[in-house]
Amino acid sequence: MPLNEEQLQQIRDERRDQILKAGLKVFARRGLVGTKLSMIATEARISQGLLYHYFKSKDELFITLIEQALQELKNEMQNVYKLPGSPLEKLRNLVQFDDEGQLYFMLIHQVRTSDEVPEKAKELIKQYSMETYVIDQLELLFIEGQELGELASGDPRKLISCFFTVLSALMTLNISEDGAYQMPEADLILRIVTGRP
Amino acid sequence: MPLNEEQLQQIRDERRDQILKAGLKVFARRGLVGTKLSMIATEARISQGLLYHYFKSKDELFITLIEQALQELKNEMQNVYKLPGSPLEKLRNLVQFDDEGQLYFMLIHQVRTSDEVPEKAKELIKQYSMETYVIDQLELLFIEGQELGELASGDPRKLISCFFTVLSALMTLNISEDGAYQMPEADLILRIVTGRP
Amino acid sequence: MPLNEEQLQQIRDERRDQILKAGLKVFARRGLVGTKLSMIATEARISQGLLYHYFKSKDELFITLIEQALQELKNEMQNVYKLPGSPLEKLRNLVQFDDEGQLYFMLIHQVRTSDEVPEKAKELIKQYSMETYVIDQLELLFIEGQELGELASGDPRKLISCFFTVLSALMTLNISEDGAYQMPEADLILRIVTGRP
Amino acid sequence: MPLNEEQLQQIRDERRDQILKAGLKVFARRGLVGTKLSMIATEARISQGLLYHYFKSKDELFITLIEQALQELKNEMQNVYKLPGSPLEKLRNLVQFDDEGQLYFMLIHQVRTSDEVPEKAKELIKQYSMETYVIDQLELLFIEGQELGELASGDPRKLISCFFTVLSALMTLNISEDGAYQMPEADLILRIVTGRP
DNA sequence: GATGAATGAGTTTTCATTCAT
DNA sequence: AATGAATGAAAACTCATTCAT
Repeated sequence: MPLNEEQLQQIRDERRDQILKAGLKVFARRGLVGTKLSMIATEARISQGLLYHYFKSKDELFITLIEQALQELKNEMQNVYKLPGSPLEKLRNLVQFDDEGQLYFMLIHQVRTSDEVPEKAKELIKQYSMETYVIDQLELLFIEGQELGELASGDPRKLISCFFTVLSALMTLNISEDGAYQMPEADLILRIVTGRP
Repeated sequence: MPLNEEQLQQIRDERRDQILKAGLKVFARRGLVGTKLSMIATEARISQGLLYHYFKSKDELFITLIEQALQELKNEMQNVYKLPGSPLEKLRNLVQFDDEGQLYFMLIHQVRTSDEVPEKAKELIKQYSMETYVIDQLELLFIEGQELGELASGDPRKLISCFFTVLSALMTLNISEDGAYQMPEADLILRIVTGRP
Repeated sequence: MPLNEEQLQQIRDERRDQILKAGLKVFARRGLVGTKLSMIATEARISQGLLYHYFKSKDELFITLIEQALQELKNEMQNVYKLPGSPLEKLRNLVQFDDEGQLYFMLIHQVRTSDEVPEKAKELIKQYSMETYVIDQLELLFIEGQELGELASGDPRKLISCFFTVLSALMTLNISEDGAYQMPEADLILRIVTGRP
Repeated sequence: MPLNEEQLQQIRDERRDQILKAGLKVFARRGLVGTKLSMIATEARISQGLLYHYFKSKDELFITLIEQALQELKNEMQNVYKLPGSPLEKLRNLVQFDDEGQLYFMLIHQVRTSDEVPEKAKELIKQYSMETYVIDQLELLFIEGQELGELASGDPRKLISCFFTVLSALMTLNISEDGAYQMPEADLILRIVTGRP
C-alpha cells in the first residue's frame, strides 16, 4: 500500500531535518571545504545520493544552515528582554548558550573567517549586521543596567560590541576535550561589562 | 660559474622563509583543507613545483608551521617576566600581540578545531600543554599581582586558564574588516583578571 | 528503487575483476611506473575516478595483483602432481603456461627487477621463496624422473632451480610480435632437464 | 690558467663516458620511465644540469645507449669465430657474458618490452634484426658443429634462434641477490643445442 | 664547463555531483 | 524516495628541462 501524500510529506520533513542537523554538526566543526558530503551523509545515516533530493548542492545546504543560524541568533536576541530578572541576570542567561546555539555560532564564524564560502553566505552575514541584530537590541538593556549600577559605565554601544565579540570568540573555540582551554564561568565573562569581581 | 655554498644556502633560507611566511598567512586564515597550494605559491611568488623542493608535502609544510607556532608561544611566555613594569603592566603587553603572533594563534586554533589535520600536528599540540607552557609560566606573576592587589583574588591557576582562553579566542577571531566584531581594548580584557573597571 | 545487496555485490565483483584483469595486462607489460592509471582505466573501460572506489591507490592495486600472482603460482605448482602421465609429461605441461599465467610471471618479474615497487610487494615476493613453493614441490617429481631415466642425473634441487630459472626467463620475455625472439618448443626446453635431444 | 682545447676535450670525453656508464647501469635495471635523471646524475656523480651539456634529453641519452648496445652485440657476434676451440667451445664463450654485456642485453630488453621508449629506439632495434646480426653470423658455426656431432641435429637457423632466445632471457633476468633464481651453468644451457647431458 | 634552484606539463588522487536501478 | 556506482573537474604531487650564476 503506497503512502499517502501526508505521510510522504512527513518523511520528507524528517529527512530534511536529519540532513540539516547533520550538516550543522559537521560544517560547524570542519567548515565548508573541510566537510565532505560523505561525512554529512554518514552523520545523517542516509546515502550520499539522497542529499541531492533535498538540496541542490553542498553550497545550498550550507547557505540554508546559515539562514537558520541567523534566524536563531535574531530570536535569541529578541528574547533577552522576555527573560526574567535584572539586566545583569538577563545577560547571564545569554552567556549560557545551549549546544545547538554554539554550533550556530561556529557556523557563522566559519563564514567570517573563510573565503571559500559561497558569495550568498557572505552577503547574508553582511546583511545581518551586528549593529542591527545585537547592538540595537541590547542598547536599552545596557543603559538600564548602567543606571542601576550593575554595569560599568562608558559608551554602551561599544561595551555591547566588545562583550559580544568576546562571547562570539568563546563560542567558536569549541572547547576541546583535552582540557587545553578552560571555558570561563559566566560571572568571569560578565566582569567585562560589570567591571567588578 | 656555479654559486658557492654560502650563496646557495642564503637563497635556500630566503626561499624557505618566503614559503613559511606565505603558508602561515594562508593556513592561519583558511585552514589546512581550505588552503590550496596554488594560493601559497602565489602568495610566496614562486611556482607550485618549487614548494616541493623545500617541503615534502602540504602536510609537512603545515606541521613545520605548527612547530614554529608552538616555539613562538613558548618564547612569548618565557619573555613575560623580562618585560618592564608591574605584573598587570606585563600582562597588558601580552594582550597586545603582534600580527605574526596572531597568525600563529590562529594556526594553533586550526589544529584544535579541525579533525582534518595530520596526526603529527595533533600530537605536537597535545604535547604542548597549556598547563606547562602557559599556566606554570604565569603562576608566580599572578600570585604577585594578587598580593599587590592588582589582580582579582581566587585560584590563580584557574584565573590564568580562563584569561588565556579568552585571549586565545579573541586572537582566533581574526577580526575582519567589515567591523562586525570589535576587538576590545586591552583594559577591557584585563578586567577579567583585575575585576575592576 | 535501489538495487539489492546481491545485485550490488555482483556489480562490485565484476568491476573489481575488470580492473584487476586490466591492471594485470598493463602492469605486466609496462611495469609499475610505466603504467599510467589512465591506461588501466581505458583498458578496463571505466573512468579513472572509479579505480579509487575499488583500490586505495595505484600501489594497492599493484600489490593485490602480486598477491594473486603468487597464489596462482602456488596453485600451479601444487597441481603438477595431479596432471596425468610420467614425470616428464607432467613437466611438459608446466612448460605450456596459459596467457594469464605468463602475465603473472611477468608481473613477478617486474617486482624482482625494479626498485620502484612498493616495499610491501618486495616483502611478498621475498616471503614467497622459490625454495618452498617451487623446489620443495617438484623435488619428488624430479627424483622419480631420474629413477625412471627420463631426467638427467645430478642434484635434483639444483636442476629444478636452473630449469625454473630458464622457464621464468622465457616467460618474462614476452615474446613480441616482431619475431625477434623465437619461443623454443617445449621439447627443446625440456632438454635442459633430460639432457637428450 | 685556462685549460687548453685538448684538455677540455679530454674532460668532455670523460664526462660523457661517465654519464653513459651511469645511464647504462640505471636504465638497464629500471627502464626508461623508471629512471629519473637525478638517479643517473647521482650515479655519475655530476649535477643534473650538466647532463644537458652532453645530451639534449633523457631520450637522446637512452637512444645513444641503445646504439652502443647494438654495436656491442654486433661485435660480440663477429668475434665468435675468432675465439679458439671447437664450435661448442666457441659457443660456451658466448654464454659467459661479462657484466657490461649483460647490462646491454637488459637495455635492449627494455626497449622490446616497453612501449614508452622513443620511436627512434624502436626503429633501431627493428633494424638490428636478430636474423642478420645473430642467425646469419652463427649459421656456419652451427652447421660445422652439427657435422662434428657436437650439436644436435635439426634446422640450424631455428636452433640458433631458440638458443639465443634462452640466452637473452637469462641475461635479462638480472639474477637478484636473494637467490630466488639460480643462473644455470654454461653446460646446462648448452644442453639445448647439444642435446646431451 | 658546472651547479642546483626554478618552472610547468603531466600524473595521481580526491570528491561533488549525476545516474541507472 | 532511496541507493551507491560512476563520472569528471580540480587539487596534490613528480620530474624532465631550463636558466641565472
